[in-house]
Parts: sequence; structure tokens; C-alpha cells
Amino acid sequence: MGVFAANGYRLADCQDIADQAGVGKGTVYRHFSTKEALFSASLREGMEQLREHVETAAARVEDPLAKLKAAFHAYLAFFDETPALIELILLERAEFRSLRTSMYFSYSEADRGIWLPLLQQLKDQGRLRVDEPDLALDTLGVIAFGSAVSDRLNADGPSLSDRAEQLFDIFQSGVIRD
Amino acid sequence: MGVFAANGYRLADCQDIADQAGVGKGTVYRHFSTKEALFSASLREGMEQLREHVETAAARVEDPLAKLKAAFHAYLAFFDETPALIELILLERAEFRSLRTSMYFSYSEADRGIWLPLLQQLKDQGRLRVDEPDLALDTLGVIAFGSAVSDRLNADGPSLSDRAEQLFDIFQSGVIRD
Amino acid sequence: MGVFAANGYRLADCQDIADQAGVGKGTVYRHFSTKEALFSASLREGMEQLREHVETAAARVEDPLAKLKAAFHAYLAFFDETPALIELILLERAEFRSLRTSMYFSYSEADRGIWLPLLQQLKDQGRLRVDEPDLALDTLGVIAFGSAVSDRLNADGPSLSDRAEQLFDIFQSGVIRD
Amino acid sequence: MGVFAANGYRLADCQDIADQAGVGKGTVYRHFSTKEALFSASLREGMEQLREHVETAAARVEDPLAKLKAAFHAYLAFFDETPALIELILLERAEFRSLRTSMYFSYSEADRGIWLPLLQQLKDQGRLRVDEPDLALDTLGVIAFGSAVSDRLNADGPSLSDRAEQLFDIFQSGVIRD
DNA sequence: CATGAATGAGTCTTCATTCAT
DNA sequence: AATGAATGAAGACTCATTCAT
Repeated sequence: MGVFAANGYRLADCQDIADQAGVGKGTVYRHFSTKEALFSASLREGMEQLREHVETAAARVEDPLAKLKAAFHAYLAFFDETPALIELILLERAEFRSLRTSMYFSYSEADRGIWLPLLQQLKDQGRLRVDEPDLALDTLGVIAFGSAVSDRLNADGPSLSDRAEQLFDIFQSGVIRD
Repeated sequence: MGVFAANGYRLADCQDIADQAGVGKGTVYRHFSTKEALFSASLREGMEQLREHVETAAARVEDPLAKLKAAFHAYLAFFDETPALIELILLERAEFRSLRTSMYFSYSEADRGIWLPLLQQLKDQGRLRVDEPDLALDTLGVIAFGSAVSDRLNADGPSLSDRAEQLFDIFQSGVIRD
Repeated sequence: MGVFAANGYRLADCQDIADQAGVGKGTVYRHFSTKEALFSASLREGMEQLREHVETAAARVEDPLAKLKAAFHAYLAFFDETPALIELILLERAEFRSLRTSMYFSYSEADRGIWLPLLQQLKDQGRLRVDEPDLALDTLGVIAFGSAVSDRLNADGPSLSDRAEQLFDIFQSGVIRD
Repeated sequence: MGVFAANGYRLADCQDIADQAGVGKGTVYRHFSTKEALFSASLREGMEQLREHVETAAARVEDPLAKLKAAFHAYLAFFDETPALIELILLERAEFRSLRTSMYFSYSEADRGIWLPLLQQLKDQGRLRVDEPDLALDTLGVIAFGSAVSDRLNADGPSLSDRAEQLFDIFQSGVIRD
């Protein structure tokens, strides 16, 4: 029952969801009181997997910049394999407009505590060109998230992983010489 | 009838749309055979406005880098004033999943012919640090689009225009010293 | 659309109701926001008809006792022809248990103002054997209502109208000699 | 499992019924093949209790009129304490419309054999003012049943027992002098 | 041409009943 | 025997679309 994030999900009939899960419709409602609740659970599970995937990858290296890079690569690789999560994130906005803040951004905000210190370290080491670590982190986040969304909207593009190297390079050094 | 992109729109009741436009429901169907057709028209109109807004801004400056920067600023400023367009772009994906490619990316692709030459110029002038102008352009696009989407998902953030300067600075020079 | 009380109604499918009325399901919902609202409207309409039927009959005679008797006869005759109303009254209790007070009794209460004065008159004329006109009225009400309900629960009984004469006779003079 | 008539019952969830009885849902179905069967059993049990209560009370006195009066009082007192039974009687009509005849009237019919002889006795003793003992009995039944139902539909009324005396008085002697 | 009342396919959700443990 | 998780038929309600006026 925990594999909903795996399939496309979309604006699916509850019947379809049940069929997909190989259970009766009533059984779905035994676990989730509402279609929305089930959706939220799927989205949350996806976010948890993403978080774990990224943090695991980052844990393997020491240097702050290398850590960020590893996290960035892992993030894009995750969405290569689980494009459904991006769909869920977009669906949440489309269907539950009323929600104050998207779950994706709740998670992003919560994870600042992990990544911001890395940029602070870089700053302390005099390696940061820009003044505000906050902004640098946001920009990396925007590049990562924007890439993942773009990838979904544009079926023909190259895989996210293939572009990760070059995206991070531009994040690191910019496009203009000097 | 041409102002649909102006309001929040979302997945509105056809009745609401008609009321909003101050006409009868039947009249809407005289102009658009389908709710989807009406939606597409709204989205297309929004994209045209965005394109014009950005190109007008870029036309005012000469230097290729300055042109890109002006375009970037104009793009974000546009979405500050017309957040509905981002919603439409996301809704298209959410509701019309079956569509091969999103209208946003059709426009992006079509506009490459305008922006890519600028990067090529920069490269020819030896000002480009990265080898592939294509990739540089894509990255700028991802930063711009990612920012606009993020801004929608995260109600509390600063305005897009306020961040445009710093985002472009990082795009230009990166976050790391040397 | 005003004839719902005419048919059996029961715990009908909304589809059945629509079919019965010869309209589409959506049309029903155009007039009544809820199945419950439609039910209430039917019940209310039935009560209004009952009231009018009874008051019209009573208006034709002058003597207070004759008036009461005419009303009693009219009441039972009405339910002979519109047994559906009793069903609605019972259904209201069965289905909308939570409701504070049944519509039937709201109407009864409201109509006290019409009938009680008749009993008071009888009392003033020294024709009333019992002390409390209130109680006499309630008893007549209970006989009338009880007969109508019993008639519904017991399909084989004689028609209400056929028994009206004798019921009122007992109400008037009791069963015991002296 | 025999106490269903005791609680409010209404159209309860089978889950609720099982919980209320302190057993598993499956166990309920071991005893009653159907929710309807269980409902019928509850109703029947209630009717048996009512019958016993009334007959016990009547057995204590000898005179036919006193016997009827005792039975009448007992009947109303029973419903003061067990209003749930009236609900069940009404629910049977509301929910199982198809049933030929209500259980309440099957019992009433069966009990005629007990009460009718009393009225016949009164008639034989020359104490009955009306000609048909049958009708007199029916009228008493209607007053009793009508009172009990009215009491349910009209939460604010006085208790049934409090009115029993006066109701029987009117049944006995009528409201009009001479 | 413009309208909006009518339509009915499509969906979420409930709950009596079953049956593997 | 007892349980309660699983089932899926049934039903209230929505809303894009049509068409008579």
C-alpha cells in the first residue's frame, strides 16, 4: 500500500488507484479516510525518500562544496528515477490550491538547517564569492527544482543526471569569464 | 473575453468563467468549443504577453550580456505581476497530462532563436567561460522558470524582482571565488 | 416539480425521483440543493395542503363542535387520499432523527391558535365535560394522528373516512354509558 | 446480544451494533444472517416485553373496565421507559416498506383475543354506550399508539404517564357533557 | 446571436456482508 | 467459535456541454 508514489498517480479514479494497488476500493478507504489524505501520504512518502536519498549521498563526502555537489547530483538522479514525485508536487498546487504552503517547500525549509551550514563553512573559509550564503543556497535549490520541473514539462530533453555536472559547474563558477 | 489569464483562473467552473467575463455560459461556447480550448487560448495569450514583455525589455539594450540580463529581469518582473500564468503552466501539466509537450516549452524552444545568438556572440567575443552556449542558455532558463515556480509554491518568499539581481549575478559569476 | 409528495417517495434513489418527475438528475439539484432539502419541501407542501384542506372544511360550519367534527372528517379524508404524507412524516423521524422537532408538530403547534378557541367556546357555553380545553384538543389530535398512522401500518383496515364518524362519536361521548 | 431494543438503535452502523454489544462484527452475523433479521429480532423482543408488561398489569385487577384502564396505563408507562420501541416500530415502516404488515399490528391483532372479551363483557353488563366493542377497542388502541408516537415526534410534551389518566377519562366518557 | 435551464456521465465515499486467520 | 480486514455495490452530488427560446 506504500507504493502509490511509484505510479503516475495523476488525477486518478479512486477505483483505478485501488486496482493499481491490487485491493478493493473499500480497502483504500480503510487506510486513508480521503482521497486527499492518500495523496498527501504519497507526497510525503516521496519527500521522505528524496530527503534520505540526498542526505545519504552527501554523507559520503567531507568537503562542504563536494557535499553540496553530491547532494545536487543525488537530487537530480532521484528525479530521473522517480519523476512521479515532481508530478505530485505540481498536482498538490493544482488541486489543493487552498493549502497555505506546499509540502515541497515545507521540506525545503526544514532542510535548510542541513545545507546552510555548508555554505557558511565555505564563507568562513573565504571560498564564497557572494556575501549571503542564504542566497547561494536558494539559487542552488532553484536550479535543482527548476531543472526537475522543466524535465517533466519537456519530455524530449536530456536526462537530469547528464546535465547535473554542467549545471553545478555554472552554479559554482558562472558562465562569464573573469 | 481575452482577459482570462488575468484572473486566478485555476480549474474554474465554466459558470464562473462566464460570470467573470460578464456573458452567458452559452456565449463562451460560441467562442471556444471546449473548456480545454478556452484554457489553451488563455495560456497562449499569457505566453504571448510574456514573450512581448521580455523582448521589449531586451530591445532597449545592445550588449549581449546586458540584453540577457534585461530579459531575465523582465521575465521575473512579469511573473511578479502575472502570477496567474505560472498557475496556468502548472495546470496544463496537471490537467492535460496526455499532451505531448507543454506550451511553455514550445514557446521556450521557439525563442531559442532569439537568445542563443546572444550567447554565441559572447562566446565569439571570448567572454564565455563555458564551452556550450546552449547549456548556458538552458541554465538561465531553468533559474528563471524555477524561481517563478518556487515563488508560487512558497507564498512567503521575497518578490521575484527583488532577487533578480542576485540570481543573475550568480548565473554570471558563480558562487565560488576564483 | 411540486408533486413529490404525491408519489410514495420512500427512501428513493435521487435518480428515481428525477425519473419520476420526468427530468434529469441535475435538474432536481438545480431546484433543491440537497436530497434533504427536497424532502423537506415535499413534506412542507403536504402539510400546507393538509392545513388548507382541513381549514376549508371547517369554514363551512358555524357551531364549534360541528367545526371540530368537520375538521376531523376532513383530516382523515385527506389522508385517505394522500397517504404519502403520513409516510413523509414518519420518514422525517426515521431519517433526520437529529432534527429538533418534527415538522408535523410544528404545524400542529401553530394551528392550536385556530382550534383551541373552539373548545374554549364550548367550555364557555357549558358544553364541555372536561376541565381543560387544551387536553381535549390534544386528545382529538392524538386520535386523528394515531388513526392515520395506524392506517398506514395496517394495510388491511377499513378506510379512515369510514371510521371517522364513530371515532368522533367516542371522542364526544365516550364508550361508557353514563 | 438480546439488549438491542434498549439502546436508541436507529439505523445504526453494523459496526456500532457490534461495538455496543461488545463483540466482533462477525459474531453478530453468526447469530443473525442479516441486519434486517437482527432488526426484526429486536423489534420482536420489544413487542414481547410490551405485551408482558401490559398483561401483567392487567392481571392484577378484575373488573373489565379497570383491566382496560390498567392495561392502558401500563402501555403508556412502558413507552415512557422504552421510547426506543416506538422508534423501531416507525423504522420498520420507513426502512422495510415492502413488508406486508407491520409487526406492531401483527401483535395488536393477535392480542385482540385478550382485550376484546373485556369489552364484550362490558357490553353484556349493559355498561357500553357504543354498539360495537370492536370499534371501542380500536379507538383505545389508536389513542394509546397515537400518544406514544406523538410523544416521540414532539420532544417537549409532558410524559405519557402523566396524561394517561385524562386520556382514559375521555375515552370513557367523552369531552362533551351529556 | 445570446442565454441559462436541463442534462447525465463520472466520482468520491459508505457500509452490509464475507471469509481467512 | 470469534474476529475484523477486505470487498464492491449503491448512491448523492458536480459540472462540462447542449439546445430551445
